[in-house]
Amino acid sequence: MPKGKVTSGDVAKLARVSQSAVSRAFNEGASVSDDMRARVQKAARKLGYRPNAIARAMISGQSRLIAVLVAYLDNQFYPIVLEQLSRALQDKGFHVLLFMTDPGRQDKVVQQMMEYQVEGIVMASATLSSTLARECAQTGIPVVLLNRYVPSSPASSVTSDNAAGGRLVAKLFTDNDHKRIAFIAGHEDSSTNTDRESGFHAGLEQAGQKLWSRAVGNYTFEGAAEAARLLLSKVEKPDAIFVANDHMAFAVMDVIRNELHLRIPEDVSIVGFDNVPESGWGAYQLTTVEQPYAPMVEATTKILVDQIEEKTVIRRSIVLPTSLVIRNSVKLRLESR
Amino acid sequence: MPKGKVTSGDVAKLARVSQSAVSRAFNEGASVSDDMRARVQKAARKLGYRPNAIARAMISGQSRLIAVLVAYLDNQFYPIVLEQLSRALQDKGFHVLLFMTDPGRQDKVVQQMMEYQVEGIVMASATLSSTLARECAQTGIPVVLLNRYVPSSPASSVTSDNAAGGRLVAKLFTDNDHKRIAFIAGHEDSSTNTDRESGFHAGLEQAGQKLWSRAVGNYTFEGAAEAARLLLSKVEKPDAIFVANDHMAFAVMDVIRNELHLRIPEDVSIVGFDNVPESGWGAYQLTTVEQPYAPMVEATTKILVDQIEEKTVIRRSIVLPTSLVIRNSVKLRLESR
DNA sequence: CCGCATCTTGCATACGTAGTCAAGGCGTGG
DNA sequence: CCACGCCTTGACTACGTATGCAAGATGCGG
Repeated sequence: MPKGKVTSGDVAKLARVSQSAVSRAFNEGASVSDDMRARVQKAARKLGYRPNAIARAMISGQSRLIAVLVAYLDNQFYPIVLEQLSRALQDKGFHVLLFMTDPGRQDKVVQQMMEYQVEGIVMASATLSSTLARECAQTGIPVVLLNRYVPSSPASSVTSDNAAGGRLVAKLFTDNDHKRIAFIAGHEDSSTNTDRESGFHAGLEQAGQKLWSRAVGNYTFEGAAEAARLLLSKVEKPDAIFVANDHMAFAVMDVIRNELHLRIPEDVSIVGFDNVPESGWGAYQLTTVEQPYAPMVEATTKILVDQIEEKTVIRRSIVLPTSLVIRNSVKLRLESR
Repeated sequence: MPKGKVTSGDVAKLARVSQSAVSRAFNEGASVSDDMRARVQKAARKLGYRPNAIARAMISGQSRLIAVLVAYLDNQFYPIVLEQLSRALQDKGFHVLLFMTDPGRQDKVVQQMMEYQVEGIVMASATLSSTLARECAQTGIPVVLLNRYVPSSPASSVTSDNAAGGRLVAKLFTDNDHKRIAFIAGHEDSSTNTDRESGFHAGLEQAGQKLWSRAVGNYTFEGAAEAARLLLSKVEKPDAIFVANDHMAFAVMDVIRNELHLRIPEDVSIVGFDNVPESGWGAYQLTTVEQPYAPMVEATTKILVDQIEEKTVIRRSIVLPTSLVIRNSVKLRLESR
């Protein structure tokens, strides 16, 4: 019989104790006798009482709310991260307030987050503007950039070692006799892209090679398809393409196979980045660089929770190791495996 | 210079007005003179004041929070819905509190939602238990089951016409001379599955056919792969399979092509359900039943917002039309298109 | 010039909970 | 038997905002 709202006062009245006693009965650290607690809980159960988190947040100053800011969920990387992050935060007693933001609405979003007194912010999208990141960091509450990095901002960041990943790909290509090596970039302003690209360049250089050609896909499916058409319309086509993330790589592979009727990896080798579930699907079998999902969300929650508990926000930058996941989209030197 | 917390009282002091005036200056409907509002806003800007949504929620009893309950985000259907839903609610001034729930933690989740005084609940996962749905509905706040339907519960629901979708698929198969028609089920307790399956059965019957064989994939990738192996290991294999959703259909297609070395659609026709983005990808080209995403989230938000504003929760069941999206995973009768 | 209606403003209170303070109960040691 | 300390409990206040109420200001018609 949950009628309207039942408050701690109602419970107190029924149990013939003070409201304070009810409060204490529901808070771990408080000093209450066992039978008092039992009495209160009995009354509370009878009335269907649930403490009001809003009121608690107001008095304690702890909303236990974490804002998660995302630009889009098309790329499976983000749903996966969001799911894990949400679970991890729930386990620690926090809750996720989800904000989707277009480039147009970014100013409003920060206001709204602050109005809800969130205790931390996670910005999880490679394409979120760095001015927004700075704005968040100015709020004085802990901010973690997940899969993004803004050098000049005081926000913490958690990324995988994108540059090392790029180097791994370069080595894979050069070790296996690829000669005309191309790159399809994501969003050129994003740290993920620049790090992957610069690592890739460094790796090529180390093997005495240079980038054959390059195009930009802006981390979108259509952009990547267009970029693939561009690169492969030339008379001398690349024999290997590193695509800045898996999501774009699928579009590239589709264009290569269905429009241009070339074979992967016989005619062109493809490598992506993220190791999104679809990479393992039979039709793609995409060789890719794995982002360590679990460690990344673990690091993110740890930074947040630590800084919230210690009430001290210091910048931390966590870089986690990447590794190659070899599947069948790269032509290997010794075909006799 | 955003130092700690700045309250309406601080603004009032600086502007030399009362706290009430500050409050009124920030609320649309209130009676304030223009210069008063200007004065307040000037002071507010100077201090970097943002109204405290927590305090507002407490006094007004309106948290403007909507709980969205999801079981998993693997199936792209849910990220898409979540993104659109979140955007739609933000536009209406609401915010999404995201809850991920395992079967084990379902009881806690309802408590937590209620503690945060959410004004509405969206349950978006075919596999969420119906007892949980009932529990939510008992809270007295509006509940919408999105892509799920529980007959005995007072919760509203928004679904596509799953039965009609199933019938469309049956007709497609029978019109195109398929004779050994199979079905791979999702989660057998879910309304999406039973509706799709019963519509499919009805359609077959109408054409004078019966289901050839059947297996269960439980809406998981691995389960679907296993189901495909089961169905296709028999000497007389089906020549058409309706898979209860796209996410499973991809697994089925992979098994058919890469393990069994059969061709789609020449040897087996496949149809899915959802029209998830991946269905259109070149490597799958999956013929499928489209769920009308935008109308579904629109209906969901409308039900919620209406019931929140009118303060009256009545059950509404919205069923939206589905349609076939024909691609290349079904063998058509006239090969000359 | 006065009376009345309308608009604007400040004061005071309420929302539901946590925590501070003081008072009371009880046990223990001298 | 008394003094002292710990544990438990209740009264009270604070958190930041919205709003009813009354008082003041303004305008208008008579």
